[in-house]
Amino acid sequence: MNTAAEDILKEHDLRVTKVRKMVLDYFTAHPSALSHADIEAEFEQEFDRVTLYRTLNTFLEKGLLHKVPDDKGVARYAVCKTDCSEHAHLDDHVHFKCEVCDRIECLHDLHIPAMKMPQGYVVHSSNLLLQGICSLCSN
Amino acid sequence: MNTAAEDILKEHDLRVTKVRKMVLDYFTAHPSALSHADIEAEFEQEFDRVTLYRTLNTFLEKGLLHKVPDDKGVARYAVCKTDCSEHAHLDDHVHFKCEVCDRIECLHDLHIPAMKMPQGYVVHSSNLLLQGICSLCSN
DNA sequence: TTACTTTTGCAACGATGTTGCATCTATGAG
DNA sequence: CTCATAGATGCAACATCGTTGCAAAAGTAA
Repeated sequence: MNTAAEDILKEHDLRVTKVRKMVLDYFTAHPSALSHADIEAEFEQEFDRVTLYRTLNTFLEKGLLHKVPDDKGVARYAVCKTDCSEHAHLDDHVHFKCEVCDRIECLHDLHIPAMKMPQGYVVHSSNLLLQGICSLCSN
Repeated sequence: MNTAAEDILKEHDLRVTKVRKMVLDYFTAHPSALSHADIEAEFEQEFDRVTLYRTLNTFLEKGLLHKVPDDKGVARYAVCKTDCSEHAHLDDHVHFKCEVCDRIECLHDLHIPAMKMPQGYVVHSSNLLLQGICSLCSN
Protein backbone atom coordinates (compact mmCIF):
# COMPACT_ATOMS: atom_id res chain seq x y z
CA MET A 1 0.00 0.00 0.00
CA ASN A 2 1.51 3.29 -1.11
CA THR A 3 0.77 6.73 0.20
CA ALA A 4 -0.23 9.52 -2.17
CA ALA A 5 3.19 11.10 -1.79
CA GLU A 6 4.91 7.86 -2.75
CA ASP A 7 2.81 7.54 -5.86
CA ILE A 8 3.54 11.11 -6.90
CA LEU A 9 7.27 10.60 -6.44
CA LYS A 10 7.30 7.40 -8.45
CA GLU A 11 5.28 8.97 -11.24
CA HIS A 12 8.00 11.56 -11.59
CA ASP A 13 10.88 9.06 -11.58
CA LEU A 14 12.07 10.01 -8.13
CA ARG A 15 13.31 7.75 -5.40
CA VAL A 16 11.06 7.54 -2.42
CA THR A 17 12.87 8.94 0.60
CA LYS A 18 11.80 10.14 4.00
CA VAL A 19 12.69 13.76 3.27
CA ARG A 20 10.81 13.89 0.00
CA LYS A 21 7.70 12.37 1.47
CA MET A 22 7.70 14.81 4.38
CA VAL A 23 8.22 17.84 2.17
CA LEU A 24 5.61 16.74 -0.32
CA ASP A 25 3.09 16.02 2.40
CA TYR A 26 3.76 19.42 3.90
CA PHE A 27 3.06 21.07 0.57
CA THR A 28 -0.19 19.25 0.03
CA ALA A 29 -1.27 20.11 3.57
CA HIS A 30 -0.50 23.81 3.11
CA PRO A 31 -2.25 25.38 0.14
CA SER A 32 -0.23 28.62 -0.03
CA ALA A 33 3.14 29.09 -1.69
CA LEU A 34 5.91 28.18 0.73
CA SER A 35 9.43 29.52 1.02
CA HIS A 36 12.47 27.52 1.94
CA ALA A 37 12.40 29.24 5.34
CA ASP A 38 8.81 28.18 5.95
CA ILE A 39 9.64 24.55 5.42
CA GLU A 40 12.93 24.71 7.21
CA ALA A 41 11.21 26.13 10.29
CA GLU A 42 8.99 23.07 10.31
CA PHE A 43 11.68 20.47 9.79
CA GLU A 44 14.97 21.88 11.05
CA GLN A 45 15.33 19.12 13.59
CA GLU A 46 14.62 16.46 11.03
CA PHE A 47 17.00 17.22 8.19
CA ASP A 48 19.59 19.59 6.83
CA ARG A 49 19.09 22.97 5.14
CA VAL A 50 21.08 21.85 2.13
CA THR A 51 18.98 18.76 1.66
CA LEU A 52 15.90 20.92 1.58
CA TYR A 53 17.38 23.20 -1.08
CA ARG A 54 18.25 20.18 -3.16
CA THR A 55 14.86 18.62 -2.64
CA LEU A 56 13.08 21.77 -3.75
CA ASN A 57 15.27 22.08 -6.82
CA THR A 58 14.65 18.46 -7.71
CA PHE A 59 10.91 18.95 -7.37
CA LEU A 60 11.14 22.02 -9.58
CA GLU A 61 13.03 20.16 -12.27
CA LYS A 62 10.67 17.21 -12.22
CA GLY A 63 7.60 19.42 -12.40
CA LEU A 64 6.13 18.67 -8.98
CA LEU A 65 6.47 22.29 -7.91
CA HIS A 66 6.58 25.62 -9.67
CA LYS A 67 8.34 28.73 -8.56
CA VAL A 68 6.14 31.53 -7.34
CA PRO A 69 7.41 35.08 -7.66
CA ASP A 70 7.68 37.15 -4.53
CA ASP A 71 8.07 40.90 -4.30
CA LYS A 72 10.93 40.32 -1.90
CA GLY A 73 13.74 38.23 -3.29
CA VAL A 74 12.77 35.05 -1.50
CA ALA A 75 11.95 32.04 -3.62
CA ARG A 76 8.59 30.43 -3.01
CA TYR A 77 7.17 27.20 -4.32
CA ALA A 78 3.74 25.74 -4.81
CA VAL A 79 2.45 22.39 -6.04
CA CYS A 80 1.71 22.11 -9.72
CA LYS A 81 -1.56 20.99 -11.14
CA THR A 82 -1.54 17.58 -12.75
CA ASP A 83 -0.90 18.84 -16.26
CA CYS A 84 2.65 19.82 -15.38
CA SER A 85 5.51 17.49 -16.10
CA GLU A 86 9.24 17.66 -16.48
CA HIS A 87 8.85 18.72 -20.05
CA ALA A 88 5.76 20.86 -20.30
CA HIS A 89 5.23 23.43 -17.61
CA LEU A 90 1.85 25.08 -17.70
CA ASP A 91 1.73 27.70 -15.02
CA ASP A 92 -0.02 30.61 -16.66
CA HIS A 93 -2.26 31.11 -13.65
CA VAL A 94 -2.21 34.19 -11.46
CA HIS A 95 -0.57 34.51 -8.03
CA PHE A 96 -1.99 36.60 -5.26
CA LYS A 97 -0.10 37.94 -2.27
CA CYS A 98 -2.09 39.13 0.71
CA GLU A 99 -0.63 42.14 2.46
CA VAL A 100 -2.32 41.23 5.71
CA CYS A 101 -1.58 37.56 6.24
CA ASP A 102 1.43 37.61 3.91
CA ARG A 103 0.45 34.36 2.22
CA ILE A 104 0.78 33.85 -1.50
CA GLU A 105 -1.75 31.65 -3.18
CA CYS A 106 -2.29 30.32 -6.67
CA LEU A 107 -5.46 31.47 -8.34
CA HIS A 108 -5.75 28.56 -10.71
CA ASP A 109 -8.97 29.83 -12.22
CA LEU A 110 -7.45 33.11 -13.34
CA HIS A 111 -5.25 32.95 -16.40
CA ILE A 112 -2.86 35.56 -17.65
CA PRO A 113 -4.37 37.11 -20.77
CA ALA A 114 -2.31 37.15 -23.93
CA MET A 115 -0.83 40.54 -24.64
CA LYS A 116 -0.44 42.15 -28.03
CA MET A 117 3.33 42.41 -28.21
CA PRO A 118 5.32 44.99 -30.16
CA GLN A 119 7.02 43.91 -33.36
CA GLY A 120 9.84 41.41 -32.88
CA TYR A 121 9.01 40.16 -29.40
CA VAL A 122 8.42 36.49 -28.70
CA VAL A 123 6.88 35.49 -25.37
CA HIS A 124 7.72 32.10 -23.89
CA SER A 125 6.37 32.43 -20.36
CA SER A 126 4.68 34.94 -18.14
CA ASN A 127 4.23 35.58 -14.46
CA LEU A 128 1.60 37.78 -12.88
CA LEU A 129 1.68 38.62 -9.18
CA LEU A 130 -1.20 40.57 -7.70
CA GLN A 131 -0.99 42.15 -4.28
CA GLY A 132 -3.83 43.19 -2.05
CA ILE A 133 -6.13 41.66 0.52
CA CYS A 134 -7.32 38.11 0.25
CA SER A 135 -10.83 36.85 0.82
CA LEU A 136 -10.03 35.60 4.30
CA CYS A 137 -8.55 38.89 5.48
CA SER A 138 -10.99 41.29 3.81
CA ASN A 139 -13.86 40.52 6.20
CA MET B 1 23.34 75.84 -14.60
CA ASN B 2 21.99 72.53 -13.33
CA THR B 3 22.28 69.15 -14.95
CA ALA B 4 19.22 67.03 -15.57
CA ALA B 5 20.20 64.71 -12.71
CA GLU B 6 20.46 67.64 -10.30
CA ASP B 7 17.02 68.88 -11.26
CA ILE B 8 15.50 65.45 -10.78
CA LEU B 9 17.09 65.08 -7.36
CA LYS B 10 15.89 68.48 -6.20
CA GLU B 11 12.38 67.83 -7.45
CA HIS B 12 12.28 64.81 -5.19
CA ASP B 13 13.62 66.62 -2.11
CA LEU B 14 16.97 64.91 -2.26
CA ARG B 15 20.35 66.41 -1.62
CA VAL B 16 22.57 66.61 -4.65
CA THR B 17 25.60 64.42 -4.09
CA LYS B 18 28.24 62.97 -6.34
CA VAL B 19 27.05 59.40 -5.83
CA ARG B 20 23.42 60.17 -6.58
CA LYS B 21 24.25 62.06 -9.72
CA MET B 22 26.46 59.26 -11.00
CA VAL B 23 23.88 56.58 -10.29
CA LEU B 24 21.05 58.56 -11.77
CA ASP B 25 23.05 59.37 -14.90
CA TYR B 26 23.91 55.72 -15.26
CA PHE B 27 20.24 54.79 -15.13
CA THR B 28 19.24 57.34 -17.73
CA ALA B 29 22.08 56.17 -19.96
CA HIS B 30 21.03 52.51 -19.66
CA PRO B 31 17.43 51.85 -20.60
CA SER B 32 17.11 48.35 -19.15
CA ALA B 33 16.41 47.42 -15.55
CA LEU B 34 19.65 47.31 -13.60
CA SER B 35 20.62 45.23 -10.61
CA HIS B 36 22.78 46.34 -7.74
CA ALA B 37 25.56 44.18 -9.15
CA ASP B 38 25.35 45.89 -12.54
CA ILE B 39 25.87 49.28 -11.03
CA GLU B 40 28.44 48.13 -8.53
CA ALA B 41 30.52 46.65 -11.33
CA GLU B 42 30.58 50.08 -12.94
CA PHE B 43 31.40 52.08 -9.84
CA GLU B 44 33.20 49.82 -7.39
CA GLN B 45 36.26 52.01 -7.39
CA GLU B 46 34.25 55.14 -6.84
CA PHE B 47 32.10 54.37 -3.85
CA ASP B 48 31.04 51.74 -1.34
CA ARG B 49 28.63 48.84 -1.81
CA VAL B 50 26.57 49.95 1.14
CA THR B 51 26.21 53.47 -0.19
CA LEU B 52 24.81 52.05 -3.38
CA TYR B 53 22.27 49.94 -1.52
CA ARG B 54 21.18 52.99 0.42
CA THR B 55 21.07 55.15 -2.67
CA LEU B 56 18.86 52.67 -4.48
CA ASN B 57 16.52 52.39 -1.52
CA THR B 58 16.30 56.14 -1.25
CA PHE B 59 15.46 56.43 -4.93
CA LEU B 60 12.80 53.76 -4.49
CA GLU B 61 11.21 55.58 -1.58
CA LYS B 62 11.22 58.91 -3.35
CA GLY B 63 9.75 57.47 -6.50
CA LEU B 64 12.68 57.97 -8.87
CA LEU B 65 12.99 54.25 -9.42
CA HIS B 66 10.67 51.29 -9.28
CA LYS B 67 11.52 47.75 -8.48
CA VAL B 68 11.42 45.32 -11.36
CA PRO B 69 10.70 41.66 -10.62
CA ASP B 70 13.25 39.12 -11.67
CA ASP B 71 12.76 35.40 -11.98
CA LYS B 72 15.94 34.96 -9.97
CA GLY B 73 15.86 36.61 -6.57
CA VAL B 74 17.99 39.58 -7.56
CA ALA B 75 16.44 43.01 -7.19
CA ARG B 76 16.42 45.19 -10.27
CA TYR B 77 15.50 48.79 -10.69
CA ALA B 78 14.39 51.03 -13.52
CA VAL B 79 13.61 54.72 -13.80
CA CYS B 80 10.03 55.72 -13.29
CA LYS B 81 8.03 57.73 -15.71
CA THR B 82 7.27 61.26 -14.66
CA ASP B 83 3.90 60.48 -13.16
CA CYS B 84 5.47 58.62 -10.25
CA SER B 85 6.09 60.39 -6.97
CA GLU B 86 6.75 59.47 -3.39
CA HIS B 87 3.04 59.09 -2.81
CA ALA B 88 1.50 57.78 -5.99
CA HIS B 89 3.30 54.99 -7.73
CA LEU B 90 1.94 54.12 -11.13
CA ASP B 91 3.83 51.19 -12.48
CA ASP B 92 1.18 49.03 -14.03
CA HIS B 93 3.26 48.54 -17.14
CA VAL B 94 4.66 45.21 -18.27
CA HIS B 95 8.24 44.02 -17.87
CA PHE B 96 9.99 41.86 -20.39
CA LYS B 97 13.02 39.69 -19.80
CA CYS B 98 14.99 38.50 -22.80
CA GLU B 99 16.37 34.99 -22.47
CA VAL B 100 19.15 35.73 -24.93
CA CYS B 101 20.66 39.04 -23.83
CA ASP B 102 19.31 38.71 -20.28
CA ARG B 103 18.14 42.30 -20.14
CA ILE B 104 14.86 43.31 -18.57
CA GLU B 105 13.07 46.25 -20.07
CA CYS B 106 9.94 48.19 -19.26
CA LEU B 107 7.24 48.04 -21.88
CA HIS B 108 5.58 51.28 -20.92
CA ASP B 109 2.98 51.00 -23.64
CA LEU B 110 1.66 47.68 -22.41
CA HIS B 111 -0.57 47.87 -19.36
CA ILE B 112 -1.64 45.03 -17.14
CA PRO B 113 -5.31 44.37 -17.82
CA ALA B 114 -7.70 44.39 -14.91
CA MET B 115 -8.68 40.91 -13.80
CA LYS B 116 -12.08 39.82 -12.62
CA MET B 117 -11.27 38.76 -9.08
CA PRO B 118 -13.08 36.15 -7.02
CA GLN B 119 -15.38 37.33 -4.24
CA GLY B 120 -13.58 39.06 -1.36
CA TYR B 121 -10.29 39.87 -3.04
CA VAL B 122 -9.01 43.45 -3.25
CA VAL B 123 -6.10 44.19 -5.57
CA HIS B 124 -3.74 47.04 -4.74
CA SER B 125 -0.91 46.45 -7.16
CA SER B 126 0.17 44.06 -9.84
CA ASN B 127 3.33 42.95 -11.55
CA LEU B 128 3.62 41.15 -14.84
CA LEU B 129 6.90 39.74 -16.06
CA LEU B 130 7.08 38.26 -19.53
CA GLN B 131 9.99 36.14 -20.68
CA GLY B 132 11.06 35.39 -24.18
CA ILE B 133 13.14 36.97 -26.91
CA CYS B 134 13.32 40.70 -27.39
CA SER B 135 13.13 42.59 -30.65
CA LEU B 136 16.89 43.08 -30.81
CA CYS B 137 17.68 39.39 -30.32
CA SER B 138 14.94 37.86 -32.46
CA ASN B 139 16.53 38.86 -35.77
C1' DT C 1 22.26 -10.25 0.02
C1' DT C 2 24.82 -7.70 -3.09
C1' DA C 3 26.14 -4.02 -6.27
C1' DC C 4 25.26 0.30 -7.86
C1' DT C 5 23.27 4.76 -8.08
C1' DT C 6 21.23 8.42 -5.74
C1' DT C 7 20.42 11.03 -1.66
C1' DT C 8 21.80 13.06 2.61
C1' DG C 9 24.78 15.54 6.11
C1' DC C 10 28.47 18.40 7.03
C1' DA C 11 31.68 22.02 6.19
C1' DA C 12 32.91 25.62 3.67
C1' DC C 13 32.06 29.22 0.57
C1' DG C 14 29.80 33.02 -2.24
C1' DA C 15 26.35 36.40 -3.22
C1' DT C 16 23.04 39.58 -1.53
C1' DG C 17 21.45 42.79 1.63
C1' DT C 18 21.34 45.23 6.41
C1' DT C 19 22.86 47.77 10.75
C1' DG C 20 25.74 50.70 13.86
C1' DC C 21 28.80 54.13 14.27
C1' DA C 22 32.24 57.55 13.14
C1' DT C 23 33.39 60.91 9.62
C1' DC C 24 32.46 63.89 6.01
C1' DT C 25 29.49 66.94 3.15
C1' DA C 26 25.45 69.56 1.29
C1' DT C 27 22.44 73.03 2.58
C1' DG C 28 20.27 76.95 4.70
C1' DA C 29 20.61 80.58 8.28
C1' DG C 30 23.00 84.39 9.75
C1' DC D 1 31.29 83.75 3.32
C1' DT D 2 31.14 81.16 7.61
C1' DC D 3 29.00 78.20 10.55
C1' DA D 4 25.79 74.83 12.49
C1' DT D 5 23.32 70.88 11.56
C1' DA D 6 20.81 67.35 9.29
C1' DG D 7 21.79 64.13 6.16
C1' DA D 8 25.10 61.14 3.29
C1' DT D 9 29.06 58.19 3.08
C1' DG D 10 32.70 54.62 4.40
C1' DC D 11 33.95 50.84 7.06
C1' DA D 12 33.31 46.77 9.77
C1' DA D 13 30.48 43.44 11.14
C1' DC D 14 26.57 40.72 10.70
C1' DA D 15 22.33 38.21 8.72
C1' DT D 16 20.05 35.67 5.17
C1' DC D 17 19.88 32.98 1.13
C1' DG D 18 21.66 29.66 -1.77
C1' DT D 19 25.54 26.57 -3.78
C1' DT D 20 29.46 23.11 -4.09
C1' DG D 21 32.55 19.17 -2.82
C1' DC D 22 33.04 15.14 -0.57
C1' DA D 23 32.24 11.24 2.43
C1' DA D 24 28.66 8.45 4.58
C1' DA D 25 24.05 6.53 4.29
C1' DA D 26 20.01 4.86 1.98
C1' DG D 27 17.00 3.36 -2.04
C1' DT D 28 16.61 0.23 -6.02
C1' DA D 29 17.06 -3.64 -8.92
C1' DA D 30 19.17 -8.03 -9.74
